[in-house]
Amino acid sequence: MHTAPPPKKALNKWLINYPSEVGNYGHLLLEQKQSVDTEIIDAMIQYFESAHLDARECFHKLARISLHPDNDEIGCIGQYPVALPLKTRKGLFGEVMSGMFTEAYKFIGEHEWVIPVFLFRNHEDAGQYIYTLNRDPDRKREVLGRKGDDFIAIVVDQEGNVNRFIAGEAKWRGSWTKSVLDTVMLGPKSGPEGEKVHNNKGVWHEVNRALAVPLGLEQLHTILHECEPDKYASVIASLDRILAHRNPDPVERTDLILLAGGPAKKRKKATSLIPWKDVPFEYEAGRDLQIVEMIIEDGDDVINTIYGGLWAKVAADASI
DNA sequence: CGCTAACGCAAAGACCTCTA
DNA sequence: TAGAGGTCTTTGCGTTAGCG
Repeated sequence: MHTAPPPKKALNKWLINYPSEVGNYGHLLLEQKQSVDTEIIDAMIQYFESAHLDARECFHKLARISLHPDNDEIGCIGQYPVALPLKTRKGLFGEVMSGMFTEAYKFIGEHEWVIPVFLFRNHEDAGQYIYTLNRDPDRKREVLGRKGDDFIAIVVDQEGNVNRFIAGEAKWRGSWTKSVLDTVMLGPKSGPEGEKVHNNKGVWHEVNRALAVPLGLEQLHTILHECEPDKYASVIASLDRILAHRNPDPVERTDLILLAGGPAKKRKKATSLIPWKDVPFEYEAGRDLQIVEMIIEDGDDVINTIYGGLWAKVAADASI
């Protein structure tokens, strides 16, 4: 289960925030104030360990890796998520940051978002990769990204009913130029030479046609049922009613889009990629929409430093 | 009928070219 | 000439068609 509070102090030191709100559209621009230092990294690591803990236990169990951190047998080679390639880490990074921002900042509607657990254990390909790597250290390969909804948080009312959830789509790019943005949001260009157009297979399309009740809620239900049936009894019961085929309980959906990565070379401070003064015209779903843009320098280093540091302390302490 | 080569698709970085 | 835009390349999976 995910238990660490969002590292608000470290976020505040690291990032400056420009929030805005129009109707049911919220926009939050986060920009680097300073490069990361050990204080910020340490705080991030604590949160990331909490976010990945459930999946780590799952995958290590699957691969029969000893849970003792001082195990330096072959089993230690493929630890989750340290052993994953950079591209995969970027995907995970976006999801964890989605969760962290959801918990740390005011989003559209000012709801109290709860993240009982991150759904990384459903990242089947990562599980397979860790399993294989532990039996054959040469089997390094790419890991497929996660399909579908990236991350889920819920709102729980006084009676313990789930009445709203937020589903996030996170994208990482090294340099957010206009053409990169268009390709991500509207899809890659295709068509005959000279008259190529965006093919509408981008994030807007995905968000517009997203399910009212996504698979992530089912996955969340499954994990809670398995790991914390008592603590989350009312939430589990509520999710059951929401997921029912016949006469399901209603639930509201908030869409979250996180664009994270490096700035374009000519970017001016405090400028956003997506307009914030009005709901973007490409958004057709009509639900609550929250967009977060996170613009940082040296993103690759930050990601590698965080992921390189996960559970490193535990291992170091154990070997003393 | 099952295997395999070939093609298609996707993500993301590298690389090339055009322009203010 | 730096930077943006666009295309190419790389890596790997999925699907399909052809062949023994």
